[in-house]
Amino acid sequence: MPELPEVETMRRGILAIIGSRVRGVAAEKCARKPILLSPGIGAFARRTKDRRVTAVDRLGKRVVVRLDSGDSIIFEPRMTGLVLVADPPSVEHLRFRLDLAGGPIPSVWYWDRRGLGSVRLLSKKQLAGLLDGKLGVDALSITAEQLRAVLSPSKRAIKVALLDQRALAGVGNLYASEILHRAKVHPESRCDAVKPAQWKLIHTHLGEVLQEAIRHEGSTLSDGTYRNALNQSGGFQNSHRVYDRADEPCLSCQRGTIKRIVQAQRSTFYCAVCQRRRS
DNA sequence: CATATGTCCTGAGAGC
DNA sequence: TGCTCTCAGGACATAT
Repeated sequence: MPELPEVETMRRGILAIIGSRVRGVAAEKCARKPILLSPGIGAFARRTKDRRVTAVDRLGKRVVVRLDSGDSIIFEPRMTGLVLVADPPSVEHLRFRLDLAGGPIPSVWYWDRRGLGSVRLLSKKQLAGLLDGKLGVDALSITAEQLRAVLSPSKRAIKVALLDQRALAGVGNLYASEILHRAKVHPESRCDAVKPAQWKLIHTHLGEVLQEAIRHEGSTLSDGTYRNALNQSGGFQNSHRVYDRADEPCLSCQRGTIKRIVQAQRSTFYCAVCQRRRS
């Protein structure tokens, strides 16, 4: 479930492809059902051939490889996608390969066990259209004022609203629980009832949790799916205080027990002692 | 418009 | 042991 820290780690893992030239692309045929590859591999190959990589960016939970043609290759991992430069976890779920020349990295692979992700080649205009109004301010650069302005009018629960990529880009299910726990805010608090001091805390811990998770190269959960570009585990799972810790003692207050509830069909974890409902 | 729900997908784990 | 069932949650389509 790559979220901002995992996708940022993928981006950093392939930064060295900047300056390389595209030698070719290949759609791996191992999967039963192909992922979304757009356009088809023929047009994809023609439009990328011999193009130079000018930048590797992250837009929310997507990795964007920019080419000197103006086109960009968008990797969208969704649940189980990985961007790799070496040693895929298995050849079975390799979906796409980008071959390069003129740099230290000969190939970038896209691997995706469940295949809900996609690899797309988009023009500048298509990319702008894809993101226009659909992607909020990035969670790493949003200010406290922006965060409050964009979320506080909502009637939704704060945990659910944090996942809305149109409001705030990058936060997913795991980090939303961790951020609210550290901010001591109950996940079912309505946004329009969250106090100014609580918004400030949410903003502070939003930045701290994501930065710390990036330093640890993301979270590899018990299913082991997430890996960095070198097929190594992340380390932030060892710093989780609530996620996937239902019925275990709270590490923050030593008194509460971690609860699991379901909000918008997704698991939420919190400590009812630390995160008392105030609204 | 804002918010809620259903859908896709595979493999791990539970339960019998 | 081996089967069936449930669940995990990214983003988007559709419904309310």
